[in-house]
Amino acid sequence: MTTMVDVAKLANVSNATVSRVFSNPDAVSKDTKEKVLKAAEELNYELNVLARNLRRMKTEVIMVILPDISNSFFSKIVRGIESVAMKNNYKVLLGDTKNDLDLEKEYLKNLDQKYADGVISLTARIDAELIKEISDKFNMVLACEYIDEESIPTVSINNVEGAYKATEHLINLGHEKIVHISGPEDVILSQDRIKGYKNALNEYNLSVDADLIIEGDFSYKSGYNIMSKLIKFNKTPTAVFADSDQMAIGAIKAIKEHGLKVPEDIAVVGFDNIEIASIYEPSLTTISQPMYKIGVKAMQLLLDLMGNKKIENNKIQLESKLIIRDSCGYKSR
Amino acid sequence: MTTMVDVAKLANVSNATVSRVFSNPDAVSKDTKEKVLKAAEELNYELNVLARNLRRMKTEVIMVILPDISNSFFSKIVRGIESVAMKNNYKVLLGDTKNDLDLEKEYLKNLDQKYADGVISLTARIDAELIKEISDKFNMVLACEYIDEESIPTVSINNVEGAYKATEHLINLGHEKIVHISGPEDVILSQDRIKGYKNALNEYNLSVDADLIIEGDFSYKSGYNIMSKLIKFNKTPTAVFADSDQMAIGAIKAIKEHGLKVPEDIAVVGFDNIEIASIYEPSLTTISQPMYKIGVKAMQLLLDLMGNKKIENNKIQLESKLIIRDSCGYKSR
DNA sequence: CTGTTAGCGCATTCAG
DNA sequence: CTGAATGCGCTAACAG
Repeated sequence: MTTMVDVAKLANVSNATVSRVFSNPDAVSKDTKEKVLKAAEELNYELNVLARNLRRMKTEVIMVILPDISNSFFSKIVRGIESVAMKNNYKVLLGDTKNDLDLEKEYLKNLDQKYADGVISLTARIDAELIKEISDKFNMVLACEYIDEESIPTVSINNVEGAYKATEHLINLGHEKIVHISGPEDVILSQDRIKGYKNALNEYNLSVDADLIIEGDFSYKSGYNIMSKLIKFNKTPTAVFADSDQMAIGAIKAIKEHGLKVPEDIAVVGFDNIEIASIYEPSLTTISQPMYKIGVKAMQLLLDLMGNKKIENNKIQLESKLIIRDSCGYKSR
Repeated sequence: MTTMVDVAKLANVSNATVSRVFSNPDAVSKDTKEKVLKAAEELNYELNVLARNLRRMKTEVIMVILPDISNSFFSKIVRGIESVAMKNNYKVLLGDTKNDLDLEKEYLKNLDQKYADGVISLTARIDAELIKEISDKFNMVLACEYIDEESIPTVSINNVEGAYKATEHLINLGHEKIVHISGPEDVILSQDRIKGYKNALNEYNLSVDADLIIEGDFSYKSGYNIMSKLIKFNKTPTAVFADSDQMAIGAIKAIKEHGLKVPEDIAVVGFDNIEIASIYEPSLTTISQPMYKIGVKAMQLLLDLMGNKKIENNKIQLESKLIIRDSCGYKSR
C-alpha cells in the first residue's frame, strides 16, 4: 500500500503538502501541486479515507433509517437523499428496520459509535423520549413521520390538510358515508390525517362516525382485509379514503372480488401517489406526496445541521396535492 | 468524548485490556471483564469505530451498487443483502447509479479509498475490462447482471432457461407469432434471454423472426411505447414476452388503450415477478426471480470472499419459476 | 506557500 | 491472562 509518505518522497515535498493537495488544494502552489499529483499518479496512490476519518473525527457518511427499503414510497425518498448526499460528498448507509421497533432502536443507539455523521429517520415509532435524547446529542432529522417535539428538524407534508382534501373531494362527489382506513394509531401522522378527515366532515355538516375509522398498517393486505370484512358484514360504505395507495388498492381488490365496481359502487381515494397509482386500473385518485423532494430537503437540512449552520425553520412542510384519476368517478353535472 | 484510556483508568487496568474486552472478550478473565464493562457503563463509553477501522484497515461496510433503488426489483435484493450483512456486523452503503454509466464507474473506482471492504454490484454495464480489473484487487461479487468472466463470483438465475420457459408457455398456448421485448442488448442477461427465446422457438419448429425481437430498457414506458408502435403499424402479434414485468405492464396498458384485450387478443408474459405482477389486472403471468434470496446469496459469497475462504463454486444459479396467472389465458381443452 | 511535529483512538505485537 | 509500547495514515496547528 502506498501512503502519503511515499508520494511525498517521490515528489520531494513534505507529507503535509501532499495532504494539502488532496484536502485543501488551493493552499498549494500550482507547481508543487502538479509535482505531487504526478507522483501520486505514478504510484497509483489513493487517499486512505480511514485515516482521514479518524483524524477529522468524521465519516462523510450519513445513515438513513427506514421501515422497508423495498417499499417504493421510502425508496423514492432515499433517492432524493442520496442524490443530494452524493453532490456533497456524503455516502449513504442504509438501516432497514423491517418495521421492527427493536431494530429501529438498535440502529439509533449505535450511532454513538461514530460510523455516521448524521441520520435521517423515516420512521419514528419508538418512544419519543428516546428519539429526543438521541437528537440532542446527534445530528438527526426526521422525514415523513415525526413526533411532537419542537426541537427536532422535520420534513413532511401537512397531513391534516392532505386528509382534508381527500375527504372533501369525496364529499363534493356526493358521498356521506366515507370509511377512513387509517395508518397505525401510534404514528402521529395517522392522528393528523384522522383530524383532517374529521375536519372535512364537520365543515360540511356531516356526522363523524367513529366506526367508520378503521386502523390499518399501510400494507396492501390490510386494506384488502379491512374492506373484505366491511362488505361481508354489510357495512359497505359508498366511499373509502385510505392512508396509503397500497391499502387503497387492496381495498379495491376486495371490492372487485365481491362483484362490486370502483368507482360506480364505491369510490376510493388513496394517499402517497406511488407509481402504481397511475398504472393500476382503475387509476387511483390520491393525495400525492413529493417523495423525492422530501428526501432532498431532509438531506439539505441535515447538511445544515452537520455544518453547524443556523436553521431558521426546522419544520419544513411540503405541498401535497390531490390527484384526480378514475377511482372516484367524476362529478355528474 | 470518553476513550479507552478513560475506561482503563477507572477500571485500573491497561488500555490493552479494555480493548480486548471489546474485540476479543474471551482473552480476558471474567473478573476484569466485569470491572471494565462496569467502568465503561459508568462513563457511557462507546467504542470509536473510526479508530478501530484505521487500526484494522477495514470498515465493516460493504457497498451495493445498483441502477435504481426505487425499482422494487433491486430494492428487494438489497433487503436480502442487508439482512445477511446485519447479522454479520456489516453495514450497507448505497450506490445508486441512476442508470448512469459514469456514476457506475465512479463508484467502482473510488472503492480504492477503502471506505468499504467489499462490493456487490447489481449492474455491470461498464466495460468488462474495468470490472475485471476492479474485481482483481477488490472483493467484489456480481448479482443479477454479470459479465463473461470466469473469475468473478456471480449470483443470478439461468436466464436462458427462464426465457425458454416463458416462450414455451406461450407456444403451448398455441401462439406462433410471439414478440420478445428484450432488455438492453449490451447486457449479457438480455442476450441470454434472447437465446432462450430462440431455443424454444427452434425446439418447437417455429421460425425465428428477427423483427419480432425488439430492444427495450426494462422500463414501463419502453414496454408501452414498443407495443403502441407495433399496433399502430399493424404488426400486432398474438403474444408478447417481455424481459421485465414493468415492460409487460406497459405493453398491456398500450394494448388496452387500442381497444384490444389481454389475454383474449394478446397474451403477455413478464419477467421478475415483482409485487405488482400479482396485483395488476389482469394479473401477470411471469418468470419469478428469487430477489431476496439473490441478495442473501450474494452477501454470503462476499462474506466468504472477504474472509478469504475458499469458494468452491463462484457462479451460483438460483431457480426461476414460471408463475401462471391471468395475462395469458389458460389452455382450452 | 511549505515543513515540522504531534497525535486522533484503537489493536496488536512482545514480554512477563 | 495482563501491561507497555508502537504505529495505522492522515490532518492541523504552528513556525518559518
